[in-house]
Amino acid sequence: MASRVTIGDVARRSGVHAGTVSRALNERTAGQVNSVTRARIQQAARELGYVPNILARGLITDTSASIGVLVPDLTNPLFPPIVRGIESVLTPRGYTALIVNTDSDDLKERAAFDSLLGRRVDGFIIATGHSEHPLLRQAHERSIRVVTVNRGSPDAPFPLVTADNAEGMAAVVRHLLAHGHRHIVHLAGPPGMMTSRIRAETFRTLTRDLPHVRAEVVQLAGLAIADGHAAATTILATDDSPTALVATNDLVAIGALRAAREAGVDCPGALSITGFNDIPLSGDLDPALSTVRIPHFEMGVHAARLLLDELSGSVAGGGSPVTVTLPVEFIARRSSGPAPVRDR
Amino acid sequence: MASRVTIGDVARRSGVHAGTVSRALNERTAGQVNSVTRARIQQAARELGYVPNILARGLITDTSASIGVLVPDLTNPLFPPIVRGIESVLTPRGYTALIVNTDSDDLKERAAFDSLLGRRVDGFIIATGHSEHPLLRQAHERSIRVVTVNRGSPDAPFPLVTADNAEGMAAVVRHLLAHGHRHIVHLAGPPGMMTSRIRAETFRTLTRDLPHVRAEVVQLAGLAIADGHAAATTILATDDSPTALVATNDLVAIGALRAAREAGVDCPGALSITGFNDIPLSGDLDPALSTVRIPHFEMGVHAARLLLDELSGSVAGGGSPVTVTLPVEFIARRSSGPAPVRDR
DNA sequence: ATGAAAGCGCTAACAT
DNA sequence: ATGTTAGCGCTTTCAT
Repeated sequence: MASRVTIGDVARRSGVHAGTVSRALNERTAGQVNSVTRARIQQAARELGYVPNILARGLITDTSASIGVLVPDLTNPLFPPIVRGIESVLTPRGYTALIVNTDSDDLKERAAFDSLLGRRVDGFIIATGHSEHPLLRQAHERSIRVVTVNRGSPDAPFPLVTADNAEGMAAVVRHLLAHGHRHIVHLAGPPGMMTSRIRAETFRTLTRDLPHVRAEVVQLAGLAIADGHAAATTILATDDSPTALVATNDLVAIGALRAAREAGVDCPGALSITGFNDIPLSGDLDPALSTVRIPHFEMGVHAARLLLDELSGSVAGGGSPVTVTLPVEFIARRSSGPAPVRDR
Repeated sequence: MASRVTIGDVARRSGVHAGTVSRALNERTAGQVNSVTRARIQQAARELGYVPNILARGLITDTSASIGVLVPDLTNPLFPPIVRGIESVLTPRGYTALIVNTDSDDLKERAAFDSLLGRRVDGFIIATGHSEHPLLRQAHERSIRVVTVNRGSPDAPFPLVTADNAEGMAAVVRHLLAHGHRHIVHLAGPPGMMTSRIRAETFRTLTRDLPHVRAEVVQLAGLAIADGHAAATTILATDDSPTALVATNDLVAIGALRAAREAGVDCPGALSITGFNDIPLSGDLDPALSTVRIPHFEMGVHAARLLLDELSGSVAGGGSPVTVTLPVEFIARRSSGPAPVRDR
């Protein structure tokens, strides 16, 4: 199937040589050909419905005009905006994103990586949370172009795009302290996840040694609603439960919201709950969730730009890799508010 | 960048000709080469980290082992599961999905289509709601392989994968009638969207001429939360407002939920609200949303299978194209229940 | 069972 | 300004 018309067909129809057609149809070399001839060639190309074969071009230019994008799971609402951000810069430049889900599975990730290598992608954007991976080191050894999103790479010096998780958590903590909360529990994610770890560390740092403040961290096994629900249920059953729950992400917060509802605990009257990420619908829950908005789209944009910069060689290969940290914004909604009076 | 090792390198290292390496490394032709030699070649390939260049292969086999997937917007929670379903069958077969967002914009769709044609995709899966499009007819004339998801193509006889929207709507209507509702309003989507139209038509058909039942259809301009919110707000301000609102999708239902809350209308006590699609978190709203679950993942699976069948030519080209209609399931949750007693 | 050679569609260096 | 030629990495006849 597909457009069977080749550069040769266009050449024949316009009475010139294939080489001339190639020149006429390429931005960069179009100036080399007589404008009348060029017009004739373009006309012929249009009439024939000629679409250049990017694959054949890539064979000789040694590029594929494609970028491999590794995400854990497109079904997780964080990633589509990142992908769209990536596309928004790639597409206008003629690049195509090859998006693959890894399910945070090392084997799948490896398989996806190799498969994309087989398609000769010009580089990778790896948007995965796990903090370490041999894949990255190998990629670096093979001098493959990579930009990482969210995950630092202790193993390999690749550029990194990340949100200011520390500041986001700081804003949450400030918000709660300002509202009189003195007993706060952080529902933290697995330490293997870069973002979870930074959030938890920041929480600990900011609440340590504060007079009259009790701050605790509860480690969750996962980042799903059920994890937040289970942890919050346990906590709320305690005699001495906190006045605020700081969830490491929105799903965990939703679990906590549900647990509070079930336990008959009034949120935000008796208990404040905060999330992280500002996923779609977080403003439509009941109560609407206070959370930290992360510029997912822009993260994709920056990642793609960094990669394209690398590819065009316009970047100093030498020094340590760039880290772009994007600003976050605390969104105060209904789920958090003043601590109950008795507890102040 | 990328794996600079070619078939020639492997040939040299294993002391055979490139042609033999090609044969040894390809499933189909591996039998033609002596097993000892083959072992030696595989060994060399492994040592060198050889990854075959799929693009070069495609040049001669006239395939790219890739499929173009057109979706309106990955950010819409309906589509990621479809995409994952598609991937789940494509990946094991060595195909890669080239996913592009069209934003339901004709120009972008056309541009994406041409760009993917330039990459010589072997076929397309078009998962867009709009019911008509010249693109499809042209694609058919050029005998490009296409499978459509959700949208029928009056213009072009392509296979179609769809959910049983009619049955889903029927289940909603049955549910409401059984619960004593006698005044029902359907918040319908734009008629240009295939799915919206079928849902609305089914609603009309099933409620027409029922004794003692008032059923109305309100046409919305869009399918977002705001559209549902605005329409429901207006309706609830009426003297004689319905006891049930049937939304054409979950977002519209969420808007209605919000409108009810704001208007102080008890849902489900005074007003039942139903959605469609069962998007993530619809069970975590307050009240949890009654809705129709659609097998998005499976729709992707079937679409990909149909396309692959076409590509392998194992399908009779002749007759009218296949339509696969997948079953849906009504999920009764808290947002719908018995009609208020006074209204029965 | 393997080698030799042609060629997929295109670009780029070299001629003219 | 245009034609010629070689060749990207691979598969596939055709020989041997």
